Amino acid sequence: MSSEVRGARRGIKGHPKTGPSIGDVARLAGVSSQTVSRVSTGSEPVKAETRERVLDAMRQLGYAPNHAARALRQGNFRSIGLIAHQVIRTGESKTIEAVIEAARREGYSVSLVDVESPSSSDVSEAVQHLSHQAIDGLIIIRAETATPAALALPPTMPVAVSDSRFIGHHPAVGADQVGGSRAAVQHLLDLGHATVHHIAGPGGSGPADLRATAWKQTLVNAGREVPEPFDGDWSAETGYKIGNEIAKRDDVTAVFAANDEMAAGLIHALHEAGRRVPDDVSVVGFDDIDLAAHLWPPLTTVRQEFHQIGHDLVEVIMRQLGGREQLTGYHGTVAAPLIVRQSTAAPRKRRRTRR
Amino acid sequence: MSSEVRGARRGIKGHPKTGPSIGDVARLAGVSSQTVSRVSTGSEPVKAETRERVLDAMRQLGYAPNHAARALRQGNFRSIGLIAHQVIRTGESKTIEAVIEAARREGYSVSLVDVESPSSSDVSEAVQHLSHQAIDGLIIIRAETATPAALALPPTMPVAVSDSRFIGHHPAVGADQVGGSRAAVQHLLDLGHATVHHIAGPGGSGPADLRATAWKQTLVNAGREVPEPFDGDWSAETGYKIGNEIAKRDDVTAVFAANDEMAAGLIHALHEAGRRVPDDVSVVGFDDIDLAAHLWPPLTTVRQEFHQIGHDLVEVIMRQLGGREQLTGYHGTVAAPLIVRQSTAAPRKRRRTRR
DNA sequence: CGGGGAGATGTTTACGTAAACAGAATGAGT
DNA sequence: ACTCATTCTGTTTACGTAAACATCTCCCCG
Repeated sequence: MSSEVRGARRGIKGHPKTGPSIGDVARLAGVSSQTVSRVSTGSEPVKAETRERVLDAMRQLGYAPNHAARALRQGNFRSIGLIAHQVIRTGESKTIEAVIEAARREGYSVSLVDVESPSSSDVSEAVQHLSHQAIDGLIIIRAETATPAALALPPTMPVAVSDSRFIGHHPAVGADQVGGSRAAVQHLLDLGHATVHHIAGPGGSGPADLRATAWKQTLVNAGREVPEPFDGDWSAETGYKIGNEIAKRDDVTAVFAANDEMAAGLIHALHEAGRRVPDDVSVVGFDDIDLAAHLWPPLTTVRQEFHQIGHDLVEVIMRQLGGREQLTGYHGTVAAPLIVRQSTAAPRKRRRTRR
Repeated sequence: MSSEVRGARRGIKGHPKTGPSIGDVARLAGVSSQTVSRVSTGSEPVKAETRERVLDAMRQLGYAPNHAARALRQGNFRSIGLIAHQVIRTGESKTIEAVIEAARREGYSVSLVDVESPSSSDVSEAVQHLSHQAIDGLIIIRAETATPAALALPPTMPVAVSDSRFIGHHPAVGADQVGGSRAAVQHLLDLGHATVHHIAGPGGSGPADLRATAWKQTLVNAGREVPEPFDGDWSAETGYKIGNEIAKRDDVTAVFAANDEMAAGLIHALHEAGRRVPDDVSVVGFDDIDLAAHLWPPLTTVRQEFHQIGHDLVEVIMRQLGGREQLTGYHGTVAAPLIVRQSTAAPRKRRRTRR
């Protein structure tokens, strides 16, 4: 082989080209590759002068450590997989942001997979896809229709979930959906409304079911009539359509929407129909998205501490990674406080006799 | 060494434990590891019977290919890095969703990094962090204050950017900010407003600057007075605060807000002050977030085709990856149409004599 | 002034995979 | 039957890194 020629040995075999390696740096700096490795990782002491020489060589060659080789050697990727159903929903978005932030603080990056349609097979596929990726742990936000059994992931893979239906199967972190929903409904009852109607999220969704059940239970506990809930799909659009129906009825004085978007759509429809909020109809949402405070009227809603949840999810992963902790049964709950604004008020007129 | 004992050789050296390897599968199936590799990749034909045997062994051992080893061998990661400033902003959120979707279609996953504060060093740090990660390409959405020079990433790294200030330095894809802004302002002028006020995004932000400049230019071209713009930071909160100021003045009849959130905050403040929208003040936003159509009144705004942008960004990366295409000067523009809703109308009374 | 230890550096090896090459088995055509 | 092509499978090797182990160099202290 030629002696001084460096960098010329690229492509002699069928291998795809790669950047300068630790060996190239070593040769240029006149040290062993192990010393370069030591400088690069900072794991062991290197004489200041030597380190400088190595760093110079690195800069000169534009060296960056090969992450694949590192991962192979060390057996981990410093990366967490994240599965979410609809990144766009503000809730997910905030949680994701928190996950990314918390992960970065731990020196981990986040690999994101979105599940287009919330069918069980899609989620399984996403998990398959992701568990074959370079990840050390998996966070699932809203698995929607997927069941724990269908997931079939490597038994050693640390998992954290914010979907309540996975409690008992995987460690979970989630908002206190039930408490928040109960507070919302009770707030409306306390204002003097005879009963509270509900715009539900899509059936099969964990949070949607929890909120609907809590709504119903609160009414039952208070001895109130439980009206037929309206079926929504989380979108403002459904909220608007359902709102058009509600606007025609004068027996509806209070509505608990399963999220803020649907609440916004509802209010839009009510405004259009000339029904006043909250004078004619009180509305409560769920999530407390950023815009909730700036809707008209400002929306009374249940706040989800998405940031906290995201942070906790990462912590759950980290605990499993580090000290082999078994957290299968773990379930962290984050409070979901009711934020009272101006979309709720006492009903103008009591109407005991409906229809 | 013992003969039949498999799986027992874990941990004999200082290596961290890993799952079953291709060799373990090969031993169990009674074939060579290369054949297992062939089954695993599907790259070359394997006799059906042999394949079955291998697949059985894989299932039995719970084998999953080691991504790090693959990446090391093949020189790529099938992964794209993504840097965004605030995941939460609906715009980014939608673009990210599209990027993830498009990347997945190409068999790539997406590694996400959020930049907390939009300072130049933060972005550089994020790039450093990410370019040392396992990625084959880098997409930057809103680098905010970072300059192209400060990025200093590996020269071979394919990059795609949706920030206009990077045009000429890196291939870019972005909405037609100027055209959209011009249409918004012109729409208000055409309705008969003497001039149009502007709530700007944070200084130093590319899109914010573009929108402000286009706003000013349109007014100048029409021979109208250019009022001092209001300084916002994208948040609904600033929109609200600025709105409180605007509500006190009766010379403001039309406002072009640099995004929908600020427009929502503005409208909130106007409502509170008893100023009617659009009767007293017309408002136009930018982005067309999902809620824009359901604000009250439904918001006239400039739509950004975030989904298209995200998709195009991935395409730009792919073209650079595949056929060594040089796209440095590339700049794809996506139309940004004005969506007229009900937050804009002709001014009630012409006031030619201002002040 | 010599022995001992600490600090700094070098050498060897393995991580799991897939490309390149090589060899074996099968079948088709004459 | 015999060659030759085709299909399938096995062997060797390298990817870039870092742990484990082996030296080698100094300096301190008796």
